[in-house]
Amino acid sequence: MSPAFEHAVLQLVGQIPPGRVSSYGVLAQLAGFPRHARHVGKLLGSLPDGHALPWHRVVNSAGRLSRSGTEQADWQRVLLEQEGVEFAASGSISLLRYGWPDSAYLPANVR
DNA sequence: GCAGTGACTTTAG
DNA sequence: CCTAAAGCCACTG
Repeated sequence: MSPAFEHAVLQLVGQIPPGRVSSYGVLAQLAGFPRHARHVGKLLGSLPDGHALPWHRVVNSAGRLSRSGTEQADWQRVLLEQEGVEFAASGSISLLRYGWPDSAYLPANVR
């Protein structure tokens, strides 16, 4: 991956406010690399231990956790709940309420 | 170069 | 709400 891609994505992840979430696709889009959603995931997954980025604030376009069933996903859910993010009974997050940036999650007809 | 593999997304049913 | 299928793109063998 180009250094520009990694830098832009990491930069954006660090800007997500506590209690808010963003998605792989949106981050890739904002970073200037549309259609690279999968690479955002790969990048976050390859981050070294002890990094300072709030990787747990990144979920998929459906507002659900990826790799569910893994320890990381469980940890991610705990971290988000501690920041005040509510999970619906179905296990999903309302991107309309917690999505960041706001404009990226408005209904298509309004956006 | 081809095939398999994803922390993905969208559309259709 | 859930599954299936297709499209996506860099990486790996």
